[in-house]
Amino acid sequence: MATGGLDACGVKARILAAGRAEFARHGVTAGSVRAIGAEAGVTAAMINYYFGGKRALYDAVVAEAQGRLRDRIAPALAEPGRPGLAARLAGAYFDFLAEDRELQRLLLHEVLDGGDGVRALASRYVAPLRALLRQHFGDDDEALHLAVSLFGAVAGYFLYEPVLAAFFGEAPRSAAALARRRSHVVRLARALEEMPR
Amino acid sequence: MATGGLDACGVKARILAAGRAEFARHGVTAGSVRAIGAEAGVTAAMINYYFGGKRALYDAVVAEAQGRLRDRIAPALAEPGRPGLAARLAGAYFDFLAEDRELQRLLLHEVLDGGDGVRALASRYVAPLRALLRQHFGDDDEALHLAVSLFGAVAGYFLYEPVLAAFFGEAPRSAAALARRRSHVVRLARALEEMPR
DNA sequence: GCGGGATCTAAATAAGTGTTTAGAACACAT
DNA sequence: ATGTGTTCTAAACACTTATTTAGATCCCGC
Repeated sequence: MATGGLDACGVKARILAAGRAEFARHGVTAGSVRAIGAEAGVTAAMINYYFGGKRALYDAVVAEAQGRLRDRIAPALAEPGRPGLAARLAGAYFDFLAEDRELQRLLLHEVLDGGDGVRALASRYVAPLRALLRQHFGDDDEALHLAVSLFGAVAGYFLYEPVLAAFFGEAPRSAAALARRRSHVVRLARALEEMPR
Repeated sequence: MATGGLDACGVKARILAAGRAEFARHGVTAGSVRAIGAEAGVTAAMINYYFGGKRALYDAVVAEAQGRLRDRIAPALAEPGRPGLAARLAGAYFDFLAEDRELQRLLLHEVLDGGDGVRALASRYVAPLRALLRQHFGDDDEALHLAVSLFGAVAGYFLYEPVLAAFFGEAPRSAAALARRRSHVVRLARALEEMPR
């Protein structure tokens, strides 16, 4: 019967949101357009009507996710200043991962599926990040390795979340646990920045 | 026509290997039993005949993977001794991830799918690891966080592999690159072990 | 040589996939 | 009031999925 084109503007956004949720849960291949439609309150045909296919919707979802990541990391990259750069970067990345669980899973699925969404994201950030590192830490490979270690340490908490749930008595996602972890990675970043090479 | 029950003993192992490869590539849900059968050189019906279904085969694959991980980590855990413990653990974990790409992807898929295979693995290692940490580094949470950071730093190199390919001129999986990374994480482990708290 | 049992395949089943098609229901302009 | 165009659904399409069934093919003991 259709409610009439009135809420037409909202439907596309709802599909996008539902798609992000579904793809974050199951990845592109295992994600179902019928499930997306159901969550958005429309038929599966609509994702075709608005986006032109499952893959196209997925690309839109990934593009939007990349934009969000960019908006979150950009400030930490823009504001330079050698002392505390690593800590600021680690803090921003941590906040990003802590806040948006969906995006986190989405990117992990992208990595596993070997999609070029990750490669695109990488090639966009490699140049400025490399320049930053070179400018502040010198040209050696050790700076790169340290950066990888730091980012890995930040992501590790969320990557090993199910394992950590057994470790800590508290839930790893609780506000208190997150605050403690954030404090740790920031301190770690400071220590690594001053680490003798 | 069947080659006759002669290589019957080999078929089950071949299915298991093909299943491990397929599930590592695409995960449980997206993995296809037909593809597994094709890779093993038999019909899809055989995975049912030998294992009782797709899920059961997957469980067998995960169980075998867990066993391999256990065999790899156990020596580093067994040989105690405070100085160098962290470095030994980091080295063992690095070698494990560097060697078996398939297992790495399999476990990542397990984490994303929220399977209880990871939880089972975790609950098996939480107790001994926690005891080790408590024994050598004290009872504070900081030791736990440091361990998480270290393991994250080790895994990060492989997790961000597609990104790193753009960073380094060299392929991250090359023998030279791996050796350099291993040296870095071991040095990092030593530094973290001596880090003031 | 002849059952018996194990091993394997091809076909059938039922459910689910993404996408296409035909058409209904509504808003709006003329 | 009669088109016109947008928005949406229900049904159909072609395809893949995991699993089941029936039967063929072989080896081994008798």
